Amino acid sequence: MTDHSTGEFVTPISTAPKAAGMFRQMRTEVEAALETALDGLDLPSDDLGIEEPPEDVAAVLASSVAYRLASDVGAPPPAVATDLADELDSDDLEYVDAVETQGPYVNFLPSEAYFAGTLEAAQSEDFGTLEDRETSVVIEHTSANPTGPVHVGRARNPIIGDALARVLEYAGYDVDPHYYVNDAGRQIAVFTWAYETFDESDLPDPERDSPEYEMVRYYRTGNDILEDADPDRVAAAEDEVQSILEGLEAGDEATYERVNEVVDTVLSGMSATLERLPAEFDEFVKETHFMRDGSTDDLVARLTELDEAVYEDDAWQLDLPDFEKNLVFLRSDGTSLYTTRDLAHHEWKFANYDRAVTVLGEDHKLQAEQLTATLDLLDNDTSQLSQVFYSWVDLPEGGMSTREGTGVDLDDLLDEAIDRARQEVKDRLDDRTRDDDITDDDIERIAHQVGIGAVRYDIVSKQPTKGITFEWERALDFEAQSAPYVQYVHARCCGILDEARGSPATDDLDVALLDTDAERGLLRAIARFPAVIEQSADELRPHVVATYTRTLAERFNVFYRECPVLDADAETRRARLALVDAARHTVANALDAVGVAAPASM
RNA sequence: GGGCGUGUGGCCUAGUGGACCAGGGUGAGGGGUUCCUAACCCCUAGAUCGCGGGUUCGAAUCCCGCCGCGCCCGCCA
Repeated sequence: MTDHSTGEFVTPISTAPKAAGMFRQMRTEVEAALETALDGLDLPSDDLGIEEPPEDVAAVLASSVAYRLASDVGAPPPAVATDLADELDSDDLEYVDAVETQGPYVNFLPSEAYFAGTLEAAQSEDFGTLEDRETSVVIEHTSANPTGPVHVGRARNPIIGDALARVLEYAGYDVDPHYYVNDAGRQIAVFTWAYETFDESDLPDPERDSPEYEMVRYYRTGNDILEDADPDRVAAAEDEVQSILEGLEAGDEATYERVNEVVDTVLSGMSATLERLPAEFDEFVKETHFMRDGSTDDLVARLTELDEAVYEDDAWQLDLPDFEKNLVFLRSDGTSLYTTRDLAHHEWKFANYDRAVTVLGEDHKLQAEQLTATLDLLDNDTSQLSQVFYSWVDLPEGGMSTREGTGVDLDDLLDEAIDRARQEVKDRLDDRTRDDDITDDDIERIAHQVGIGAVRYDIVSKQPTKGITFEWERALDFEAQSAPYVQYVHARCCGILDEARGSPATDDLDVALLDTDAERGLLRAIARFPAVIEQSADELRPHVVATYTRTLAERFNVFYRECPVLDADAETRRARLALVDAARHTVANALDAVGVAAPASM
């Protein structure tokens, strides 16, 4: 669902089953009870002031509504809170044990049913998966021009995009990740010309034995020529580039085949790199598709009919009301532009999906706003479209560029991450207290999970709008707030459960056995997980899940220190094993939601 | 010049109106393993939340102005 005033996803009133979380159920219950109580006192109930109290408060939920009501009622906030608490009857509430006041706050304390329900729900492998929203979402991300190796400067896009796709999937959406391939722009025409013009023997050796590294040599050489060569040579090259662009526009099959060979070759190498993250796509949608099927022509025809359409300097443009610059949609030579084709692309998305989400670099912001405004003029429901922007990863010395060959290749970063993780595993082998067998295969597996996980986590855990300056040491720090910290918790859970194989079943438990602060704290963290998924999906902010994994891991580590599992008496042991299993599912799924592997051992 | 974004201890970061005069991490100093993996845990020191006004019972959070940094303002993508 979408709030049409903000364009943001909003959640329908919950009718959630237990698997979707006690926290959400309790919140729904508290909201309803508060509303009834306020109505009963003849007070406005439009703002319930529900919030999560700080850590040292026993309540799971609280309301600060008494502050706002104080002037209406003519009494100080604590007195209003007391009246409200008297009006609320916790006997009617399943997940609320008691309603208490603390100064101006009305606090809702969790019941045994809350903890029992959490323990039971998190036994399920799919804990955190929300109810099906029966809504299809196309998430477009990465969409980097197929001109060369994927570098770290654009690595934020596949990592955020893939995490977002995963979070939306958990949140009950039917998600298709797409990569939109620019195979019709000027850069690709230049590339095609360069590929057909230069002889491989004149090019430097490729940095890697992979198609995109081999191909980018042509692209870079071509751009060098266009910048520096003598005017006659440049003019001849420009003629060829122009004829390729016009051939594509005219739907010429031979031109399309020539371009396609370059595009598909480079793309195959790029997608192999992206799969390492992993970031995978249901579809690679090509720009030329929307030229070949006539939809771009159709769109141009409709654009020229708009009141905002103007024909200036031999080019068709749109005088958009809220923008300083006109949007040119047809060049004076009759060819279309990126945005023109992207408009057709978006109408295609609208026709095939309920929602569209695009992950874009901040440099595309103006273009994206003009795109939305234009789609609106063409009578599309643009509330279906959400855009998530991120800022570039720069090097200390500046930005990264494929054309100029400046920057760190993502392949190199991942290789280095794996190498360092492997070294770390080996270094730790000697002082291992656990007497399990670590094979060479295990070392390799752990090195990959930890190395790549650390890179992903470092990026996904930060707000996308904040700038990042890439530094090797920081990106590959396994000690800091990082993937390994959370992954280690998963490995610990697996270690305990592994030792306990063959123990009595963990169903039909009395949650009262788990009554220490450490156990309750862990259960409370677990209970929130589905609500975290929901919030992350509603706000399209995967980093909130990453932040959550850290809190969850901290709670587990407290439990791990305070509460022996295997050596506890039989009933406590059984209950704690259930809790460890619940924690394992929660950590595993939370990591999965941001695309970080959960190692069974480390 | 205009628009958008961003500014939180030395460094990185959470929190974007309410119990937080700010929570983590890292770096610095100290401590913990006969016990389920120490990639862990605990303690100490370190912050006028860029600066100045304003709104509010209440501001890191909202508004206005200023400053630094990033991005954009192409018949490129």
